[in-house]
Amino acid sequence: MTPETGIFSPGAPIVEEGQQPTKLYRIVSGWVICRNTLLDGRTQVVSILVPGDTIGAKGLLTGSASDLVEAHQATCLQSISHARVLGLAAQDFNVAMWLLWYANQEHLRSDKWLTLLGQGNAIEKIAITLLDIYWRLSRAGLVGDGAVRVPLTQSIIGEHVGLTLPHVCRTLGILRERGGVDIRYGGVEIVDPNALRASAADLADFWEG
Amino acid sequence: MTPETGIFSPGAPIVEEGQQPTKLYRIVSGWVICRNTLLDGRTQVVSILVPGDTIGAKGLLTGSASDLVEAHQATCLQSISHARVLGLAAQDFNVAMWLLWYANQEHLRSDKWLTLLGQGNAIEKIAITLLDIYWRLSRAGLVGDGAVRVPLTQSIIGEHVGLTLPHVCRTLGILRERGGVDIRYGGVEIVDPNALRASAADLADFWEG
DNA sequence: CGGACTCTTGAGACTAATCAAACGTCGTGG
DNA sequence: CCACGACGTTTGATTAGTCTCAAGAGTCCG
Repeated sequence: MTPETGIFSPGAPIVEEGQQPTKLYRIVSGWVICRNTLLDGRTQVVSILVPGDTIGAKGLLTGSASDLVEAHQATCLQSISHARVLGLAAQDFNVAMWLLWYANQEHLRSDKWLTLLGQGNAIEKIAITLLDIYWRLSRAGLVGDGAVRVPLTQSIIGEHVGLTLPHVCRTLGILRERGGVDIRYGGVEIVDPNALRASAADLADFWEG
Repeated sequence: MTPETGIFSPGAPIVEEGQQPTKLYRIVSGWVICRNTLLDGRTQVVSILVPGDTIGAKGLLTGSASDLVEAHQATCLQSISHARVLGLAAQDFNVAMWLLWYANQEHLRSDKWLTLLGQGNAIEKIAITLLDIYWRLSRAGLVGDGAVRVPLTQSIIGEHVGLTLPHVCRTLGILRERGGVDIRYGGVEIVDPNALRASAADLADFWEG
């Protein structure tokens, strides 16, 4: 594999929009954010990546990156060049199948998000966003006993689910009253996933089912 | 390739939700709709497929279908079993790479839809939905000189973009006033793509860029 | 002709956006 | 140690956009 390792500071771009991507990354530690931006400034956060996730699989064959990928905190990444990945895939069918499997998983995820953005109200959108992150951190073994810190500003959460910052604030206030979260400067703490789940039961069922 | 051919009547299920899918399909003629449904009845139309599109690539390796796929009109499909596709991919690296490329394209599409649903208003959502279909029909060589018939009910359009049926109706009314579309029983006719584009310029730029 | 489905329209309620200001928190430099 | 500035959160008042509920009219098919 001979992967290389690199550190990115908060706010540092990992892949620029429209640029020719040449590497595949795996997050060792830190948080990474993928955005699409419109000419008039509207911004959609397409995905929020946590340790263990892969960056740039989408651009492996398409030749140009569609979104801007940024380190959101100090982030440690392993990288492998596209050429090497494709070489490995050509030699070993299992590698090719892993790539295909991963692409399918990503696609499944996108469809779930479509359903959330299309059908959910503000409370559901934010509750599921936090639950989704909680579940992924959990699978990565990063959830301990206490509250789980999610270092995302309300502005970023809003860009992820298509809500304005003040409305995110008010909605988080409701989720706090219900015991699901605590709100901190620069982030949110998930106190009780069950309380979040209760605020978005039907979508949570769909998410897991 | 030895594909088989089959005809599906309007409303006939092609793949059932949660079922084990065994085949990959290619649409020869007709329209196909993929939906996700929540327990409380809310429904998201995840994608609308036209001739030339592939069905079921997402379930090739994941083992279970995540959405309900239905013929929306009389539809003619070619099918190949998953086993055969994977067999071909194992023999010919190009086949494996085509599958991967296609999965990446689908993923890119999903991300565009995310941006549309997260950032667009009703007019933009519907204008882009119609433009997207127009562009895809165009690429498939199915656009002639006159108006382009899109046989989707307003209800389906609403489920695709997360708007209620009455609001879709009113919004289509605005697009009609602007000369973009004509409204027919059971469908819409795209009269002037440029008028639609003008109603959603920033998102259209993003869509094509 | 009847029935099922689709489109249209209206009034009122509600959700979320907008605009704006104040307040907290943190890092920095005097 | 304090003062400052940048950034993030909170709150309020108002407006815009969309939903809801409901009824009526159009279209197609048997």
